[in-house]
Amino acid sequence: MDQNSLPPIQTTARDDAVLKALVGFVRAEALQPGDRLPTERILAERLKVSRNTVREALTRWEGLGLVERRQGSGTYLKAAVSPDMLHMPLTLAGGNDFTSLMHTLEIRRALEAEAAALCAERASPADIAEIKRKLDIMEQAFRTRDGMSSEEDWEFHQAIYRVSGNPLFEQIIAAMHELFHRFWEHPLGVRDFGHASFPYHRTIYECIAARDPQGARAEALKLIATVEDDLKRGAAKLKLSSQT
Amino acid sequence: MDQNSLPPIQTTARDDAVLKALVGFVRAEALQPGDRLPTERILAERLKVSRNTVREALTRWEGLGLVERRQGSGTYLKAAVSPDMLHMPLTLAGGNDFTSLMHTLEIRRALEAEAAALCAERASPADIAEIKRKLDIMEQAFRTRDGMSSEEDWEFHQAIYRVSGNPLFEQIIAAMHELFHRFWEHPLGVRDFGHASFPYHRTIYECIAARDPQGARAEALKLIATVEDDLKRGAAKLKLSSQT
DNA sequence: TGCAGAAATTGGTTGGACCATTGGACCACT
DNA sequence: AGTGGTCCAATGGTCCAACCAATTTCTGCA
Repeated sequence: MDQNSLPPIQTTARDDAVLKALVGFVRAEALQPGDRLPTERILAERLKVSRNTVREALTRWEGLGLVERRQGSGTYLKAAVSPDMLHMPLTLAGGNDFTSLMHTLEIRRALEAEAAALCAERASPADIAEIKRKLDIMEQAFRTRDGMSSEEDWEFHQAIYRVSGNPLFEQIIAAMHELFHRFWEHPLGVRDFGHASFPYHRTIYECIAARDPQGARAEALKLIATVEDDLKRGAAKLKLSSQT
Repeated sequence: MDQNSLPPIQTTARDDAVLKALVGFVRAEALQPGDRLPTERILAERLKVSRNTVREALTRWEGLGLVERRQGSGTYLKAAVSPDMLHMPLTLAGGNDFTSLMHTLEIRRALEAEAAALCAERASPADIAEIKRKLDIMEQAFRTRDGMSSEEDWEFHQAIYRVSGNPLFEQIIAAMHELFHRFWEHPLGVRDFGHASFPYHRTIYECIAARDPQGARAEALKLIATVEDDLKRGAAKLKLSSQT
């Protein structure tokens, strides 16, 4: 390890300075997600700050999901870091599960439609082939496992976001996706949740392949609409069962 | 073997327990945003944990924007807290180039349109009056200060997001707004940046007041389009000037 | 009464200590 | 060779007792 890439801290605002130095260190060492950071004791010594200060800084990063600490093992990078990162903790408070789920879907409806349209505008032949490949995998998984294809389904969508050329789509929708699935432990009693959305994956693909942005947007909206319908059905069923 | 049948066991979670207790305290005391929390020393004593542990917990909340610490003064609540809060840290890799700015606008285009449509669907008469008020303030500021009304402009939009009933709109668009404005100090040489968007604020309001979701969506799209045009003009001018 | 300075309060930092967990080294036994 | 057991150093988690720096509150003099 290059010890010169961790110079001592100078001014006030200690823990922020620690994080800034750590960003520089990660870049200098070209650390990838999964790599281990220096131990807290070493960081404290190199940066000439107390170990507690290092810990406060790492606690911040841990809260942002940038880093994972494992006692007895070390602190590991969980995501790529860069000097000009913007951290925006989304807070979804109050309300019942149904309301929160609908909120994530409203965001997805807006972004899925836009991403699909941009994808249809910008997709190269190679991009279209890649999306087709993901679609085939997903349809195959759907048939063999009788509707349980959430993983392959998600990869199909991710391919579209990537081809849209705007990395923000994937990041934000991924956040919505994760937010959605945190409520998802109890599928609201709807066994065939998501079945209705199946055919629209192919129609979205066809619109993209045909370079038809408006069509892709419309099909994406239909897809989200089916999920919203499933959700409403589940909520109605839940309300019914809770009244007994 | 079903790997999910052996989840990792939970061993220690001191600071999480502190936050849980703090949520209960805030509820029991009915603390509102702006109120002061007990001092770290008192919390440490009451909860029978070290002050360091309390600090780590508060650092987490500070990172989530739930709390603000002021040295010498105290720790203050910044947002409402509830036991069923869900946090999703969103870290966006920023860029200061033209492409990154366009990316933030693509997201805004999708979300502004959806938020305006939802707002038109759901706005109560009181909501409409509030939006009108913000519009008047903004138009007044625009005329008296000759186009410099970014602050009031932003408040007008925020009112729309709030009325949409989905807090995620405001949070995500705020992130895009900040990402955009981080590089807007020099508006790419376009002096009247944003002027063209002015009339659409009123047309959006009129569609909302008329409960016309599709109209509101269309007007919001036009508004973003003018900003995109301004950006493209600025980029072209910049490219021209850098070639001299 | 008004206000400057002292004193108390509070978050920020330090250094040192000990605990709990982890992971590797080593070893005995099969 | 493989399995399980024991030991040990490394590492994050917690605790303590100070002191520092910013802020607020109180006090006493003009």
